[in-house]
Amino acid sequence: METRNDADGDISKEELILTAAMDIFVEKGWSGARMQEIADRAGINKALLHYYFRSKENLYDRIIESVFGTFFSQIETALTDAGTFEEVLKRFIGTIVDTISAHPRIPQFIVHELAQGGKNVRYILTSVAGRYGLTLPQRLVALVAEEVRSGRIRRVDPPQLIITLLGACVYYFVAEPMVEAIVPHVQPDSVYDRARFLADRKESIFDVIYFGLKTRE
Amino acid sequence: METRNDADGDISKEELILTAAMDIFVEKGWSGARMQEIADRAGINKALLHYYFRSKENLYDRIIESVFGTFFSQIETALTDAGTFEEVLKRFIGTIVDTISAHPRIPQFIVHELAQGGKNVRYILTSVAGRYGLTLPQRLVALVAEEVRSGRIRRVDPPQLIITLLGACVYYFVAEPMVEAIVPHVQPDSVYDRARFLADRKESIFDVIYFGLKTRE
DNA sequence: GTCTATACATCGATAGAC
DNA sequence: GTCTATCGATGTATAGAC
Repeated sequence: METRNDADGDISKEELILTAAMDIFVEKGWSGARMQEIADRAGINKALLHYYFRSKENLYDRIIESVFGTFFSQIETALTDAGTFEEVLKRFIGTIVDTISAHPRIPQFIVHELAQGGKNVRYILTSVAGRYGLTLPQRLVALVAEEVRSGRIRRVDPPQLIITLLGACVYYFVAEPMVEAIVPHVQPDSVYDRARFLADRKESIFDVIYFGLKTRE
Repeated sequence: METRNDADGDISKEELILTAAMDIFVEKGWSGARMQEIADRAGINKALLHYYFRSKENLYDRIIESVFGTFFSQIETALTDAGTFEEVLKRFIGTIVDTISAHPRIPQFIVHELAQGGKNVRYILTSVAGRYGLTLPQRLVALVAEEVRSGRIRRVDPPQLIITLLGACVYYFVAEPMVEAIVPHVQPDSVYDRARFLADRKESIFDVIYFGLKTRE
Protein backbone atom coordinates (compact mmCIF):
# COMPACT_ATOMS: atom_id res chain seq x y z
CA MET A 1 0.00 0.00 0.00
CA GLU A 2 1.48 3.32 -1.05
CA THR A 3 1.36 6.64 0.69
CA ARG A 4 -1.53 8.83 -0.39
CA ASN A 5 -1.58 12.33 0.95
CA ASP A 6 -4.17 13.46 -1.53
CA ALA A 7 -7.73 13.60 -0.33
CA ASP A 8 -9.60 10.42 -1.03
CA GLY A 9 -11.38 7.57 0.70
CA ASP A 10 -9.02 5.86 3.12
CA ILE A 11 -6.38 7.51 5.22
CA SER A 12 -2.70 7.34 4.45
CA LYS A 13 -0.42 5.46 6.79
CA GLU A 14 1.22 8.70 7.75
CA GLU A 15 -2.09 10.04 8.98
CA LEU A 16 -2.69 6.84 10.87
CA ILE A 17 0.63 7.14 12.66
CA LEU A 18 0.11 10.79 13.44
CA THR A 19 -3.23 10.29 15.13
CA ALA A 20 -1.92 7.31 17.08
CA ALA A 21 1.13 9.28 18.16
CA MET A 22 -0.99 12.24 19.16
CA ASP A 23 -3.10 10.07 21.46
CA ILE A 24 -0.10 8.47 23.11
CA PHE A 25 1.99 11.62 23.48
CA VAL A 26 -0.87 13.67 24.86
CA GLU A 27 -1.77 10.97 27.34
CA LYS A 28 1.71 9.99 28.51
CA GLY A 29 3.92 12.94 27.69
CA TRP A 30 7.31 12.78 26.00
CA SER A 31 9.06 10.53 28.49
CA GLY A 32 6.08 8.28 29.10
CA ALA A 33 5.34 7.62 25.45
CA ARG A 34 6.73 4.43 23.90
CA MET A 35 7.41 4.03 20.21
CA GLN A 36 6.21 0.44 20.49
CA GLU A 37 2.85 1.53 21.82
CA ILE A 38 2.45 4.10 19.06
CA ALA A 39 3.27 1.46 16.47
CA ASP A 40 0.78 -0.95 18.03
CA ARG A 41 -2.01 1.57 18.03
CA ALA A 42 -1.28 2.45 14.41
CA GLY A 43 -1.32 -1.24 13.53
CA ILE A 44 2.25 -1.34 12.24
CA ASN A 45 5.66 -2.11 13.72
CA LYS A 46 8.46 -0.02 15.11
CA ALA A 47 10.67 -0.28 12.03
CA LEU A 48 8.00 1.22 9.81
CA LEU A 49 7.45 3.96 12.32
CA HIS A 50 11.09 4.94 12.00
CA TYR A 51 10.81 4.66 8.26
CA TYR A 52 8.16 7.38 8.14
CA PHE A 53 9.50 9.63 10.89
CA ARG A 54 13.19 9.17 11.47
CA SER A 55 13.20 9.53 15.24
CA LYS A 56 10.95 9.89 18.26
CA GLU A 57 12.01 13.50 18.57
CA ASN A 58 11.02 14.13 14.97
CA LEU A 59 7.60 12.61 15.45
CA TYR A 60 7.11 14.50 18.67
CA ASP A 61 7.82 17.84 17.03
CA ARG A 62 5.18 17.16 14.40
CA ILE A 63 2.69 16.33 17.12
CA ILE A 64 3.47 19.44 19.13
CA GLU A 65 3.00 21.61 16.08
CA SER A 66 -0.28 19.92 15.24
CA VAL A 67 -1.67 19.91 18.78
CA PHE A 68 -0.92 23.55 19.40
CA GLY A 69 -2.16 24.50 15.97
CA THR A 70 -5.53 22.78 16.01
CA PHE A 71 -6.16 23.79 19.59
CA PHE A 72 -5.56 27.51 19.22
CA SER A 73 -6.99 27.83 15.75
CA GLN A 74 -10.15 26.07 16.83
CA ILE A 75 -10.71 28.60 19.57
CA GLU A 76 -9.65 31.50 17.40
CA THR A 77 -11.94 30.74 14.47
CA ALA A 78 -14.97 30.12 16.67
CA LEU A 79 -14.66 33.53 18.18
CA THR A 80 -15.67 36.92 16.94
CA ASP A 81 -16.21 40.06 18.92
CA ALA A 82 -19.37 41.04 17.12
CA GLY A 83 -22.51 41.95 19.01
CA THR A 84 -23.17 43.32 22.44
CA PHE A 85 -20.79 42.73 25.32
CA GLU A 86 -23.16 40.18 26.82
CA GLU A 87 -23.22 38.27 23.57
CA VAL A 88 -19.45 38.31 23.22
CA LEU A 89 -19.05 37.13 26.78
CA LYS A 90 -21.52 34.29 26.31
CA ARG A 91 -19.89 33.25 23.06
CA PHE A 92 -16.45 33.32 24.62
CA ILE A 93 -17.53 31.10 27.53
CA GLY A 94 -19.31 28.73 25.17
CA THR A 95 -16.36 28.35 22.84
CA ILE A 96 -13.78 27.82 25.56
CA VAL A 97 -15.91 25.32 27.46
CA ASP A 98 -16.75 23.36 24.33
CA THR A 99 -13.20 23.26 23.01
CA ILE A 100 -11.63 22.27 26.31
CA SER A 101 -14.28 19.70 27.08
CA ALA A 102 -13.68 18.16 23.67
CA HIS A 103 -9.92 17.97 24.33
CA PRO A 104 -9.66 17.91 28.10
CA ARG A 105 -6.10 16.63 28.15
CA ILE A 106 -4.54 19.21 25.86
CA PRO A 107 -4.10 22.09 28.33
CA GLN A 108 -2.59 19.76 30.86
CA PHE A 109 -0.30 18.32 28.19
CA ILE A 110 0.89 21.74 27.10
CA VAL A 111 1.62 22.87 30.63
CA HIS A 112 3.41 19.64 31.49
CA GLU A 113 5.64 19.69 28.44
CA LEU A 114 6.44 23.35 28.95
CA ALA A 115 7.41 22.77 32.57
CA GLN A 116 10.06 20.36 31.38
CA GLY A 117 11.47 23.05 29.14
CA GLY A 118 11.42 20.38 26.48
CA LYS A 119 13.81 21.69 23.84
CA ASN A 120 11.86 23.31 21.05
CA VAL A 121 8.43 23.05 22.66
CA ARG A 122 8.67 26.62 23.79
CA TYR A 123 9.77 27.75 20.35
CA ILE A 124 7.00 25.94 18.52
CA LEU A 125 4.39 27.28 20.91
CA THR A 126 5.39 30.90 20.45
CA SER A 127 5.45 30.43 16.70
CA VAL A 128 2.01 28.82 16.60
CA ALA A 129 0.57 31.27 19.10
CA GLY A 130 1.81 34.05 16.85
CA ARG A 131 -0.05 32.64 13.86
CA TYR A 132 -3.43 32.32 15.56
CA GLY A 133 -3.47 32.78 19.23
CA LEU A 134 -2.92 35.74 21.27
CA THR A 135 -4.73 38.34 19.28
CA LEU A 136 -8.02 37.39 20.88
CA PRO A 137 -7.20 37.75 24.58
CA GLN A 138 -5.74 41.13 23.72
CA ARG A 139 -8.87 42.13 21.86
CA LEU A 140 -10.92 40.94 24.82
CA VAL A 141 -8.91 42.99 27.27
CA ALA A 142 -9.45 46.02 25.06
CA LEU A 143 -13.15 45.28 24.81
CA VAL A 144 -13.54 45.01 28.58
CA ALA A 145 -11.59 48.21 29.07
CA GLU A 146 -13.94 49.95 26.67
CA GLU A 147 -17.01 48.66 28.52
CA VAL A 148 -15.56 49.89 31.80
CA ARG A 149 -14.81 53.30 30.33
CA SER A 150 -18.31 53.71 29.01
CA GLY A 151 -19.71 52.67 32.39
CA ARG A 152 -21.69 49.75 31.01
CA ILE A 153 -19.98 47.41 33.44
CA ARG A 154 -18.38 47.93 36.84
CA ARG A 155 -14.80 49.14 37.22
CA VAL A 156 -12.73 45.97 37.06
CA ASP A 157 -9.16 45.33 36.05
CA PRO A 158 -9.48 43.87 32.52
CA PRO A 159 -6.49 41.47 32.53
CA GLN A 160 -7.46 40.12 35.95
CA LEU A 161 -11.00 39.59 34.74
CA ILE A 162 -9.83 37.62 31.72
CA ILE A 163 -7.68 35.39 33.92
CA THR A 164 -10.61 34.75 36.23
CA LEU A 165 -12.86 34.03 33.29
CA LEU A 166 -10.44 31.61 31.66
CA GLY A 167 -9.89 29.81 34.94
CA ALA A 168 -13.60 29.43 35.49
CA CYS A 169 -13.95 27.91 32.02
CA VAL A 170 -10.88 25.70 31.83
CA TYR A 171 -10.19 24.50 35.34
CA TYR A 172 -12.93 21.98 35.83
CA PHE A 173 -12.08 19.90 32.80
CA VAL A 174 -8.39 19.83 33.65
CA ALA A 175 -9.11 18.82 37.23
CA GLU A 176 -11.77 16.27 36.34
CA PRO A 177 -9.53 13.22 36.83
CA MET A 178 -8.61 14.51 40.28
CA VAL A 179 -12.17 15.15 41.33
CA GLU A 180 -13.13 11.83 39.85
CA ALA A 181 -10.42 10.06 41.87
CA ILE A 182 -11.46 11.64 45.14
CA VAL A 183 -15.20 11.40 44.77
CA PRO A 184 -15.91 8.32 42.61
CA HIS A 185 -18.41 10.34 40.86
CA VAL A 186 -21.78 10.10 39.23
CA GLN A 187 -19.87 10.91 36.05
CA PRO A 188 -22.41 11.99 33.42
CA ASP A 189 -22.00 9.03 31.10
CA SER A 190 -24.86 9.45 28.72
CA VAL A 191 -24.42 11.96 25.94
CA TYR A 192 -27.51 13.74 27.09
CA ASP A 193 -26.28 14.20 30.66
CA ARG A 194 -22.97 15.46 29.42
CA ALA A 195 -24.62 18.01 27.14
CA ARG A 196 -26.83 19.06 30.00
CA PHE A 197 -23.89 19.51 32.31
CA LEU A 198 -22.00 21.58 29.75
CA ALA A 199 -25.01 23.82 29.26
CA ASP A 200 -25.39 24.26 33.02
CA ARG A 201 -21.69 24.96 33.38
CA LYS A 202 -21.73 27.70 30.75
CA GLU A 203 -24.84 29.32 32.13
CA SER A 204 -23.53 29.24 35.66
CA ILE A 205 -20.21 30.83 34.72
CA PHE A 206 -21.91 33.64 32.84
CA ASP A 207 -24.40 34.15 35.62
CA VAL A 208 -21.85 34.45 38.41
CA ILE A 209 -19.36 36.53 36.48
CA TYR A 210 -21.95 38.89 35.08
CA PHE A 211 -24.29 39.32 38.01
CA GLY A 212 -22.12 38.28 40.98
CA LEU A 213 -23.34 36.85 44.26
CA LYS A 214 -24.57 39.90 46.08
CA THR A 215 -28.26 40.50 46.01
CA ARG A 216 -29.30 43.78 44.43
CA GLU A 217 -30.73 46.14 46.94
CA MET B 1 27.76 9.81 58.98
CA GLU B 2 24.85 8.01 60.60
CA THR B 3 21.17 8.47 60.03
CA ARG B 4 19.55 10.84 62.48
CA ASN B 5 15.81 11.08 62.34
CA ASP B 6 15.61 12.89 65.67
CA ALA B 7 15.25 16.63 65.55
CA ASP B 8 18.57 18.37 65.75
CA GLY B 9 20.87 20.64 63.76
CA ASP B 10 21.62 19.07 60.39
CA ILE B 11 19.26 17.05 58.28
CA SER B 12 19.48 13.30 57.93
CA LYS B 13 20.48 11.86 54.60
CA GLU B 14 17.03 10.38 54.29
CA GLU B 15 15.47 13.82 54.50
CA LEU B 16 17.97 15.06 51.95
CA ILE B 17 16.99 12.37 49.50
CA LEU B 18 13.29 12.89 50.05
CA THR B 19 13.37 16.59 49.29
CA ALA B 20 15.57 16.01 46.24
CA ALA B 21 13.23 13.28 45.02
CA MET B 22 10.20 15.46 45.60
CA ASP B 23 11.64 18.21 43.43
CA ILE B 24 12.52 15.87 40.61
CA PHE B 25 9.34 13.82 40.65
CA VAL B 26 7.08 16.85 40.83
CA GLU B 27 8.93 18.53 37.99
CA LYS B 28 9.37 15.56 35.66
CA GLY B 29 6.73 13.06 36.70
CA TRP B 30 7.28 9.34 37.23
CA SER B 31 8.57 8.47 33.79
CA GLY B 32 10.64 11.61 33.38
CA ALA B 33 12.41 11.34 36.72
CA ARG B 34 15.87 9.75 36.76
CA MET B 35 17.34 8.07 39.80
CA GLN B 36 20.73 9.47 38.77
CA GLU B 37 19.40 13.02 38.82
CA ILE B 38 17.83 12.53 42.24
CA ALA B 39 21.11 11.16 43.56
CA ASP B 40 23.01 14.09 42.08
CA ARG B 41 20.72 16.65 43.63
CA ALA B 42 20.97 14.90 46.99
CA GLY B 43 24.74 14.88 46.65
CA ILE B 44 25.10 11.11 46.79
CA ASN B 45 25.24 8.29 44.28
CA LYS B 46 22.71 5.86 42.90
CA ALA B 47 23.86 2.93 45.01
CA LEU B 48 23.23 4.80 48.21
CA LEU B 49 19.87 5.87 46.93
CA HIS B 50 18.91 2.24 46.51
CA TYR B 51 20.35 1.50 49.92
CA TYR B 52 17.89 3.87 51.59
CA PHE B 53 14.85 3.24 49.41
CA ARG B 54 14.98 -0.11 47.73
CA SER B 55 13.42 0.90 44.42
CA LYS B 56 12.23 3.86 42.39
CA GLU B 57 8.67 2.76 42.94
CA ASN B 58 9.20 2.68 46.67
CA LEU B 59 10.64 6.17 46.74
CA TYR B 60 7.87 7.43 44.50
CA ASP B 61 5.16 6.13 46.81
CA ARG B 62 6.71 7.97 49.72
CA ILE B 63 6.75 11.17 47.69
CA ILE B 64 3.16 10.81 46.57
CA GLU B 65 2.00 10.32 50.13
CA SER B 66 3.97 13.31 51.31
CA VAL B 67 2.98 15.63 48.48
CA PHE B 68 -0.71 14.90 48.76
CA GLY B 69 -0.57 15.07 52.52
CA THR B 70 1.16 18.42 52.93
CA PHE B 71 -0.84 19.96 50.13
CA PHE B 72 -4.30 19.08 51.35
CA SER B 73 -3.57 19.47 55.04
CA GLN B 74 -2.10 22.91 54.41
CA ILE B 75 -5.29 24.07 52.78
CA GLU B 76 -7.50 22.31 55.29
CA THR B 77 -5.87 23.70 58.41
CA ALA B 78 -5.78 27.25 57.09
CA LEU B 79 -9.48 27.21 56.59
CA THR B 80 -12.34 27.66 58.96
CA ASP B 81 -15.90 28.60 58.20
CA ALA B 82 -16.20 31.07 61.04
CA GLY B 83 -17.49 34.57 60.46
CA THR B 84 -19.79 36.11 57.90
CA PHE B 85 -20.10 34.69 54.42
CA GLU B 86 -18.02 37.51 53.00
CA GLU B 87 -15.25 36.74 55.45
CA VAL B 88 -15.33 33.02 54.71
CA LEU B 89 -15.24 33.71 50.99
CA LYS B 90 -12.29 36.08 51.33
CA ARG B 91 -10.41 33.65 53.56
CA PHE B 92 -11.05 30.79 51.15
CA ILE B 93 -9.74 32.76 48.17
CA GLY B 94 -6.72 33.91 50.16
CA THR B 95 -5.77 30.44 51.33
CA ILE B 96 -6.16 28.77 47.96
CA VAL B 97 -4.25 31.47 46.10
CA ASP B 98 -1.41 31.48 48.65
CA THR B 99 -1.08 27.71 48.81
CA ILE B 100 -1.15 27.18 45.07
CA SER B 101 1.17 30.07 44.36
CA ALA B 102 3.62 28.60 46.87
CA HIS B 103 3.47 25.18 45.16
CA PRO B 104 2.39 25.97 41.61
CA ARG B 105 3.48 22.63 40.20
CA ILE B 106 1.65 20.39 42.61
CA PRO B 107 -1.84 20.50 41.07
CA GLN B 108 -0.41 19.90 37.65
CA PHE B 109 1.65 17.02 39.00
CA ILE B 110 -1.34 15.40 40.67
CA VAL B 111 -3.48 15.66 37.57
CA HIS B 112 -0.71 14.35 35.34
CA GLU B 113 0.04 11.34 37.48
CA LEU B 114 -3.64 10.55 37.85
CA ALA B 115 -4.18 10.69 34.12
CA GLN B 116 -1.62 7.95 33.71
CA GLY B 117 -3.56 5.78 36.13
CA GLY B 118 -0.25 5.24 37.87
CA LYS B 119 -0.85 2.16 39.97
CA ASN B 120 -1.46 3.16 43.56
CA VAL B 121 -1.56 6.91 42.98
CA ARG B 122 -5.31 6.81 42.88
CA TYR B 123 -5.41 4.72 46.05
CA ILE B 124 -3.06 6.98 47.99
CA LEU B 125 -4.94 10.07 46.91
CA THR B 126 -8.31 8.80 48.09
CA SER B 127 -6.77 7.72 51.38
CA VAL B 128 -5.09 11.07 51.99
CA ALA B 129 -8.11 13.01 50.79
CA GLY B 130 -10.16 11.06 53.29
CA ARG B 131 -7.89 12.08 56.15
CA TYR B 132 -8.00 15.81 55.45
CA GLY B 133 -9.51 16.83 52.26
CA LEU B 134 -12.94 16.76 51.03
CA THR B 135 -14.80 17.82 54.11
CA LEU B 136 -14.23 21.47 53.31
CA PRO B 137 -15.64 21.71 49.79
CA GLN B 138 -18.69 19.92 51.10
CA ARG B 139 -19.01 22.34 53.99
CA LEU B 140 -18.65 25.20 51.53
CA VAL B 141 -21.38 23.88 49.30
CA ALA B 142 -23.63 23.61 52.33
CA LEU B 143 -22.71 27.12 53.41
CA VAL B 144 -23.50 28.58 50.00
CA ALA B 145 -26.78 26.70 49.91
CA GLU B 146 -27.70 28.20 53.27
CA GLU B 147 -26.87 31.71 52.09
CA VAL B 148 -29.03 31.21 49.03
CA ARG B 149 -31.91 29.92 51.12
CA SER B 150 -31.81 32.87 53.44
CA GLY B 151 -31.70 35.22 50.45
CA ARG B 152 -28.44 36.87 51.45
CA ILE B 153 -26.96 36.02 48.07
CA ARG B 154 -28.47 35.44 44.65
CA ARG B 155 -29.90 32.08 43.61
CA VAL B 156 -26.89 30.18 42.28
CA ASP B 157 -26.11 26.50 42.00
CA PRO B 158 -23.70 25.87 44.92
CA PRO B 159 -21.50 23.14 43.36
CA GLN B 160 -21.16 25.09 40.13
CA LEU B 161 -20.17 28.15 42.10
CA ILE B 162 -17.46 26.27 43.98
CA ILE B 163 -16.03 24.95 40.71
CA THR B 164 -15.97 28.45 39.26
CA LEU B 165 -14.37 29.80 42.39
CA LEU B 166 -11.66 27.13 42.49
CA GLY B 167 -10.91 27.63 38.83
CA ALA B 168 -10.56 31.36 39.29
CA CYS B 169 -8.09 30.77 42.13
CA VAL B 170 -6.04 27.87 40.80
CA TYR B 171 -5.93 28.26 37.05
CA TYR B 172 -3.56 31.15 36.66
CA PHE B 173 -0.73 29.59 38.61
CA VAL B 174 -1.02 26.30 36.79
CA ALA B 175 -1.08 28.02 33.42
CA GLU B 176 1.72 30.47 34.26
CA PRO B 177 4.42 28.62 32.31
CA MET B 178 2.16 28.65 29.28
CA VAL B 179 1.37 32.33 29.51
CA GLU B 180 5.03 32.99 30.19
CA ALA B 181 6.03 31.05 27.07
CA ILE B 182 3.62 32.90 24.82
CA VAL B 183 4.12 36.40 26.15
CA PRO B 184 7.72 36.57 27.43
CA HIS B 185 6.35 38.37 30.33
CA VAL B 186 7.16 41.15 32.71
CA GLN B 187 7.26 38.37 35.30
CA PRO B 188 7.09 39.98 38.74
CA ASP B 189 10.58 39.07 39.88
CA SER B 190 10.94 41.15 42.99
CA VAL B 191 9.29 39.80 46.12
CA TYR B 192 7.38 43.02 46.46
CA ASP B 193 5.88 42.85 42.99
CA ARG B 194 4.91 39.25 43.54
CA ALA B 195 3.16 40.06 46.81
CA ARG B 196 1.44 42.95 45.12
CA PHE B 197 0.23 40.76 42.29
CA LEU B 198 -1.09 38.13 44.69
CA ALA B 199 -2.99 40.76 46.64
CA ASP B 200 -4.46 42.17 43.43
CA ARG B 201 -5.38 38.73 42.25
CA LYS B 202 -7.26 37.87 45.46
CA GLU B 203 -9.08 41.17 45.54
CA SER B 204 -10.05 40.90 41.90
CA ILE B 205 -11.44 37.39 42.28
CA PHE B 206 -13.53 38.36 45.28
CA ASP B 207 -14.71 41.51 43.60
CA VAL B 208 -15.89 39.84 40.41
CA ILE B 209 -17.46 36.81 42.06
CA TYR B 210 -19.21 38.80 44.73
CA PHE B 211 -20.35 41.86 42.84
CA GLY B 212 -20.27 40.68 39.23
CA LEU B 213 -19.81 42.83 36.16
CA LYS B 214 -23.20 44.35 35.70
CA THR B 215 -23.63 47.86 37.00
CA ARG B 216 -26.28 48.25 39.68
CA GLU B 217 -29.22 50.21 38.47
C1' DG C 1 6.99 -0.19 1.82
C1' DT C 2 6.97 -3.70 5.13
C1' DC C 3 8.80 -7.08 7.88
C1' DT C 4 12.41 -9.75 11.42
C1' DA C 5 16.45 -9.53 13.75
C1' DT C 6 19.74 -7.06 16.07
C1' DA C 7 22.76 -3.28 17.38
C1' DC C 8 23.28 0.41 20.62
C1' DA C 9 22.00 3.52 24.53
C1' DT C 10 19.89 4.37 28.88
C1' DC C 11 18.39 3.39 33.26
C1' DG C 12 17.15 0.78 37.41
C1' DA C 13 19.17 -2.32 40.39
C1' DT C 14 22.87 -5.31 42.68
C1' DA C 15 27.53 -7.16 43.95
C1' DG C 16 31.32 -6.50 46.43
C1' DA C 17 35.34 -3.75 48.20
C1' DC C 18 36.29 -0.45 51.76
C1' DG D 1 27.16 3.64 55.29
C1' DT D 2 29.38 4.75 51.15
C1' DC D 3 31.66 3.98 47.07
C1' DT D 4 32.97 1.80 41.98
C1' DA D 5 31.93 -1.38 38.71
C1' DT D 6 28.72 -4.06 36.38
C1' DC D 7 24.50 -6.74 35.27
C1' DG D 8 20.01 -7.09 33.16
C1' DA D 9 15.94 -5.04 31.37
C1' DT D 10 13.85 -1.88 28.44
C1' DG D 11 13.61 1.31 24.67
C1' DT D 12 15.29 3.74 20.43
C1' DA D 13 17.19 3.09 16.16
C1' DT D 14 19.18 0.52 12.10
C1' DA D 15 20.53 -3.40 8.86
C1' DG D 16 19.06 -6.23 5.62
C1' DA D 17 15.81 -9.70 3.50
C1' DC D 18 11.58 -9.70 0.93
